[in-house]
Amino acid sequence: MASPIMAARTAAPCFERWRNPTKGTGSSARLAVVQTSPTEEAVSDSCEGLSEGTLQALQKVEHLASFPAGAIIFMEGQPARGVYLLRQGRVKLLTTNSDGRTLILKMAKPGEALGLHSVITGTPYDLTAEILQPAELAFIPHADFLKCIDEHGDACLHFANLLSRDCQAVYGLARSIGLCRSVPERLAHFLLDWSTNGSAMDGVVRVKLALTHEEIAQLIGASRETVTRTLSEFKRQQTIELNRSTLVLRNKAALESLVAL
Amino acid sequence: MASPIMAARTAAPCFERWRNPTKGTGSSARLAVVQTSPTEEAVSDSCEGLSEGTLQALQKVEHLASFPAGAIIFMEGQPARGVYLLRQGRVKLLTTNSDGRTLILKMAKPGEALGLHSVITGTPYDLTAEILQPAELAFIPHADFLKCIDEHGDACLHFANLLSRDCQAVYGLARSIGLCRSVPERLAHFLLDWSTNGSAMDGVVRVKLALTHEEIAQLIGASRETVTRTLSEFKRQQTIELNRSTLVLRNKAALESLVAL
DNA sequence: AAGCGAGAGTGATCGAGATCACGCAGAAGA
DNA sequence: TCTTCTGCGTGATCTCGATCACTCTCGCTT
Repeated sequence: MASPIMAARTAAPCFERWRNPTKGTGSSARLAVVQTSPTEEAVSDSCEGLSEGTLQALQKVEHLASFPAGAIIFMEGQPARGVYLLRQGRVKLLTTNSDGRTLILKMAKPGEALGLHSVITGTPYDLTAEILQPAELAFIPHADFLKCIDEHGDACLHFANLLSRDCQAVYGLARSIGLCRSVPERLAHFLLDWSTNGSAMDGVVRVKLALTHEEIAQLIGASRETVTRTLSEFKRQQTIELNRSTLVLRNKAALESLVAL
Repeated sequence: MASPIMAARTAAPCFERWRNPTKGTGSSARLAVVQTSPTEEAVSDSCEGLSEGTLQALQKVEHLASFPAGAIIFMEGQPARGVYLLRQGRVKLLTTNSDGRTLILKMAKPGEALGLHSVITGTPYDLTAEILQPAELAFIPHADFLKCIDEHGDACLHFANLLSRDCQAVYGLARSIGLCRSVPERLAHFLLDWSTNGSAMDGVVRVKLALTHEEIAQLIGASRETVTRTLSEFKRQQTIELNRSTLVLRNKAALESLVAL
């Protein structure tokens, strides 16, 4: 089952945070592993273009599981026990430092592989994966995974693609937190980036933003209060609208003009 | 030869910077491509563990070239024409925003592949590669590279490894610029990180630091002046010594205590 | 209905660090 | 030998955003 091993860097305060995850349903959440039989459909879902043989090889070694929101899939510092293929739901990839500050590095979507680079390099996970929206994951143990990509060239290529996209995403993140000096700039950049998942209608983009201000703050490296204030300012300027968890970009151009990337 | 295409994001001031690279030897520098015959030794150098067949396939499609310091290998926004394998020297991977600010994302060492993820995803280069120390590179054109990793499983695996290490490095960078709030903290982290290439003797690490304060500033996301001031402060506290380009970490523990990663 | 807790909104304060504006030294070239 | 240029050292300001300390408003549970 889930390994309880924790790296030295995982200091007490952080651990407390993890024991009581933001929206967690208690400790049982993290252990909720529902075994279901792998279905053909689920696999082809996120592994388009793989050969029959490869798909079957993957199916043989994978374990499907469902997790509720708040569950922790793996934690920074644990030995990389395997790769998790995200089939359904949303997963938050984050890192914390010893005084409890959190940086969210990525919001993973279905089709992505979690822990991939750690498994390939054979080093401990360097991120923590927390379920944001109830998710379905296929777990492939370390050894089986390496054997599989060694034997199946198309699988290797597929994962090289995923890795490449990962790289691009992180470079983008580094650029945005390293080059956008002001919070309004980073926030504008984030909103524009997030809204690419939304629906545009004559210049006005509408998209679901099911995140707390706290989470947005951790995504752009700012404090919760400044996020609140800056969002208010954007609303005041009619640049955005924000009811419940629906975000409307009224004036996309205004946001873009803020970003000097 | 080098494609002159530039993305819209490449605004005038940035371009001016590129036309006059820091330590460049003028515009001719960027065009200095010296064709030499590929040697067996050079290849095995950075591609340990590849099969004979794969090595030969690589040799057939690669073009060796030498570049002087200051030369630009490729620029952010250009279509990804191929992968550059770094054989000798040092390369600076950076990104700039429209008001001229620069962030250095990585200092590449021999054995690394430049432009790898862009070629695999088939998107334009998202970084600029500038020679820091005179370098020798093997260029593999886009199509040849993809064909090669498609046909040779071990090559694919090898590059997946490089990609994974890239990922790790960038996650590390994002963590350090996103989680280390103060400049002293980031600078300490940088010095510790950099010193892993140095020689340690009873607690005192000695390493070459052939970088200007400006470059260090761009590596940790700070201004040149604050880097100067913070380095002075470290010297004053006897934490480090810095003569010419030789860095001596007198008190590694002091630096480590500053970093809350 | 009452209590609770999480998230959001706001004000006041204060310090780190960006920015500007210099002087200075050593290397490179004329 | 005399400029020039690039990189380093420093002082004076001033702004942005972190932090602290609240209140208020929803949903939920009980």
